[in-house]
Amino acid sequence: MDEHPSLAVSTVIFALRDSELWTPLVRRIRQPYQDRWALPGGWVAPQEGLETTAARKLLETTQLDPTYLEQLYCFGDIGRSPSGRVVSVVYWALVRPDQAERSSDDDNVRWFRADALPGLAFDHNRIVEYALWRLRNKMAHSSIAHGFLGETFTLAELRGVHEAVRGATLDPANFRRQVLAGGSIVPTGEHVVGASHRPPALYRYTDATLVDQGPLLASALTDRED
Amino acid sequence: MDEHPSLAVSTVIFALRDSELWTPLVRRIRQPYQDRWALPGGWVAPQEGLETTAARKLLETTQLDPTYLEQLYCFGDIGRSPSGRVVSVVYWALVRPDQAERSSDDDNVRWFRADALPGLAFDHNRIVEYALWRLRNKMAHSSIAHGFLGETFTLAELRGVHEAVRGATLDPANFRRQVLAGGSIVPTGEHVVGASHRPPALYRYTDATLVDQGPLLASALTDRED
DNA sequence: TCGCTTCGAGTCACCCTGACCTGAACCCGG
DNA sequence: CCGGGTTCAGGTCAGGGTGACTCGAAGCGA
Repeated sequence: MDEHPSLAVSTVIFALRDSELWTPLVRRIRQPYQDRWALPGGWVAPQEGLETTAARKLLETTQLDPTYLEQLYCFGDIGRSPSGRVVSVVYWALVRPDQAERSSDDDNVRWFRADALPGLAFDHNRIVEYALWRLRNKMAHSSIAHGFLGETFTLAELRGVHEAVRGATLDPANFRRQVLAGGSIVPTGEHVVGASHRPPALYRYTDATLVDQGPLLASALTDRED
Repeated sequence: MDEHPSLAVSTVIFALRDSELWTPLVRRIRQPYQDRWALPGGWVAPQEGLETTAARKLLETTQLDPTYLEQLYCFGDIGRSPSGRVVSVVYWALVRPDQAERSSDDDNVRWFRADALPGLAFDHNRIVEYALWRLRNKMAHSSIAHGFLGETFTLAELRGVHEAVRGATLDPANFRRQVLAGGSIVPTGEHVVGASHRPPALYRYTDATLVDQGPLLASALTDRED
């Protein structure tokens, strides 16, 4: 058996804040790219699954426990790292606003707007761009928006997620009609109390299935794709 | 730096024969799973890109040079291989019927119907199943059908590809209307000669872009998947 | 020439979509 | 207490795409 490339795992994290997409990055404390911002990640342990590694590294470095975690792509071009051949299995994750609060925004972890990142280490700028494209793609015909929301939510909140990701405003009435016709959402019967104006109804997702898909469940779902 | 898992590359190949999907498999000549059928592949060389490795191994073991090659998924569960931790970057490919002819169907390489495979080595059954799901998915809103066809083709041939992959018949008239409205196809002006019945017109794809995508081009395309 | 088969084009009802409108419910200020 | 402002909820309406279907055109073979 030949000598094998180094195998790493990284994760692109998205969270919604002020109707915009934000992503946390960690400061590199070693060469190469010392002091540059990079995706959280690390080496794959011999007796640990890839997704498990991604989740563990995420928790260790950013204190985040995402509600959605899926493999994005495996990057293995030669020359990705100046220190030798590295193959990175990259995951992407969604976290809710309340979960994002836990992540300390200190000197080693900082949140950036996903569409205005600084120059990152390695090929991480390209990776985040691809993750953004995949997020927008999947949002179009799937129900990943769930990953950004809590257990219950109003239609305005759900619409806000779609608007933030798509970068465009949506007609509230038409959005309501479509999402209700889809059937993946159901009203809880309760309403928001205390806020101004007419109190909106609360909704809940029917298919609680989120977090980790992979090829196991993929064929069983009626999702599309991408 | 810790000890790293072994890194392999495998490829699921699809070809159209007699209106059905077929896939070539290779016989394993070593342990583990000796003499069992498996996906073609091999170890990643230190100075070779992942996709390049997939294409090279494909050519070496099956004499196939696919018109379409894309990364499918990275499988890295512990326990995939009884001989130790192996992480496999799996690609999937499409070949045209004339290309598939070159692949020798001998004792070490054999073609199987994609929906009726024997018990394969490792977790390769699951991998092929996922590749099939992805193919059907991508066929729905993309123009990958090109990978199965030659430079020019009739609408009946194109429809045959969709019918074979989707496993259902399509209305010829409606299929024509939709695919022509899509604009990804254009008539060459020529017609088939010599065959029975009314001679059908020949068409050609407008966007010649096929073979290898990856995150580089993905964000530039208006594709969805995936 | 007639019959058969496939190709190419057209029709029609239906559903989904986007744009728009109206009333309901609530808070707040006067 | 009352009316303005704002958001929620539901409905209308025209336009475009889809599926099911029909019909003539074009070629081959008996």
